[in-house]
Amino acid sequence: MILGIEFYSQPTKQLARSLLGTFLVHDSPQGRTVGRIVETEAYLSQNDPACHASRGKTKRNAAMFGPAGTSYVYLIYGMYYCFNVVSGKEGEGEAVLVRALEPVEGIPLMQKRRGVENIPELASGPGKLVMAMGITANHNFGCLRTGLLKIHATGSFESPDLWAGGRMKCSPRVGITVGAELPLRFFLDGNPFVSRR
DNA sequence: TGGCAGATTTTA
DNA sequence: AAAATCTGCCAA
Repeated sequence: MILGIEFYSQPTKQLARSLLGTFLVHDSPQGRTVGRIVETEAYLSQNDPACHASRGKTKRNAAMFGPAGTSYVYLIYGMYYCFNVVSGKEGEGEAVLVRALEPVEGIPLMQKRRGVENIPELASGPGKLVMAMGITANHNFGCLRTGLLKIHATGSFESPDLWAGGRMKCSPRVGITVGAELPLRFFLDGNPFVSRR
């Protein structure tokens, strides 16, 4: 079942928690890949200097100001891309960064795209999952409800469920220096597909 | 206009 | 630990 506009319209912090356990699905020309979201981070419009929108709209972050349920894909460190789910009110500039997936379907395709065999390494980081899922800059501004890249609440997918469970936990966000103390990272504690150092 | 920090990953 | 290397700030 594809998630509707009500889901994306939740307050950003709440959406970051609600996204845990849902399925990111991409029906690309190369085939379908599916990953279960196990780690997210919220980026807010108020009192959050780490948020890309905190200094206003630019060419790069423009998608962040779109309606909830829009994809925000941006280039980081000139090398990798990160994937966000836009949230909040249109024009506000809030989003949820998806940081890690548990590979569920299309694992051979993910391995090919990543050039890596080991399943826990396929999507255990924001740059890694973008490569594994075949997400590109072309997905920036895309709609997660109507496009080929979408989010399902539940699913009966072909491959065996690798889900290892885990309790939801909260911590400071990763890789930032400003606003680093805010507990806006949500993940499934003990899950082997969460990003790690 | 130049230098640099940044929501990262990989290799030495 | 350091490279790879793009975008946007902020200081000259």
